[in-house]
Amino acid sequence: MGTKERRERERLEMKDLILDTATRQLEELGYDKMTIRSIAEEIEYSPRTIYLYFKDKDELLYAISIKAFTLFAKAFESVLEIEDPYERLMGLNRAYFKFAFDNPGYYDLMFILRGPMNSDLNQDSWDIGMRSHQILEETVRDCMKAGYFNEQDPDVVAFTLWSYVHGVVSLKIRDRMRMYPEDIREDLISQSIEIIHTMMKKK
Amino acid sequence: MGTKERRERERLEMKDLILDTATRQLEELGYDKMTIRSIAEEIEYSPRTIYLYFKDKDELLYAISIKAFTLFAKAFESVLEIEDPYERLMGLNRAYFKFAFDNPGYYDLMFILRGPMNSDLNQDSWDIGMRSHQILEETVRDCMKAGYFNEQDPDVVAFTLWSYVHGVVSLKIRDRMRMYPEDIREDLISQSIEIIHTMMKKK
DNA sequence: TATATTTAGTAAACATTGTTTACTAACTTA
DNA sequence: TAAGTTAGTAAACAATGTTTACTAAATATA
Repeated sequence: MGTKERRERERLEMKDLILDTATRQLEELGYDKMTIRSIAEEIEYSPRTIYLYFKDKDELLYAISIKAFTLFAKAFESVLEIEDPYERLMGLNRAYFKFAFDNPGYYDLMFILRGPMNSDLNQDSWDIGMRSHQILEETVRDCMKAGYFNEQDPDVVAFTLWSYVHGVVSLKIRDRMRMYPEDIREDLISQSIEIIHTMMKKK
Repeated sequence: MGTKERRERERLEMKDLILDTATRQLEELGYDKMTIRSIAEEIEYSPRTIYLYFKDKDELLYAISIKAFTLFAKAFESVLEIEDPYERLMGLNRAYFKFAFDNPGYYDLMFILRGPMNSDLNQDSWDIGMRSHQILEETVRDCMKAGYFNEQDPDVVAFTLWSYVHGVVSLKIRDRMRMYPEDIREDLISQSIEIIHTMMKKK
């Protein structure tokens, strides 16, 4: 009798339903409006039910951030097939921006919000994220072997690049670009990236 | 009879007391723990009293952010006395970091948090902030006249630099540098700034 | 000066949110 | 079929922003 198996499966399905609903609400309504009650309402269960599957809201957010970092890592991994180190670095750059602008809710959780990522209980997300960070550092190292970034510390260069892209993304996501007319913002970002490319290309 | 004047003065003093208390709590406890009730308790008035001086919590935050942008602008203005454009740009860089790390609560409000800066009611903060932004753009333009950043658009260069420093600051403030051992973080940031300097120095 | 009015202030309550307690009903197992 | 486990709920609690209804003090006015 597979009763136990079926129940286990049903439990996982319910957990997924909650997780998926929460994820979509995070993306569509933003962090503030994704509430336990709004999730419960959408799946047509009482708020209390959610606590039968996740210890508290934080644990739900940990689970979402693990999904987020996993998706992010996948995007980064897929860039690894680019042989040329400089082109690979540009690929990582593109992948980062695409991920951030396609999934601002995820990005918020991963790189901006105070709560979930600052808890020791969310070490898993950090572990997964670390892999992506290593990919960046490796690529920078490879660029260096190919003659770019003359005699800089690769880790410092990697951090510098990360800071820059994170800066652009978070200014955009948090709507701090109002001093630039709406219709030129996208262009401004593209041109800015161009400048960074130009700076880096110099061997 | 200066009754009216005295009452006006008392009213302003009370408003300042609330504002100062809120500001300190923002800086010392952070955004989340700065509550209407905690402010009320500290100044030994009922929570309701705060609403006699500020329409709601947002209006209190607007007032704080105006103070923040004013202080920030002052720091930027004081750099203007540096004649050499490149040195002036470095001065702005230093002033930005110093402001951010000395006043993380202010920085949060100004450049990271969603709420207060995104309201149309806080246009004053944007206006004051704009002045600092212009100083940056001017300085970049002056650097260009002096031969730096060959034929780039100065506004794009300014945005690029801002993105970078904002990236560093917000990764640090929001504790996203855990993958680097605690004791090297400060050094990493210094070295990263060095790299940016090196990149820019190239005429 | 005595009264009317404005103002500062408070207590208590409401709405929203995360969370818990106490209960019910259904399903599983022996 | 009876006992026990599990999924689920309603109601309540605590914290927070906010409002309503009231009090008392200060001020202005007759």
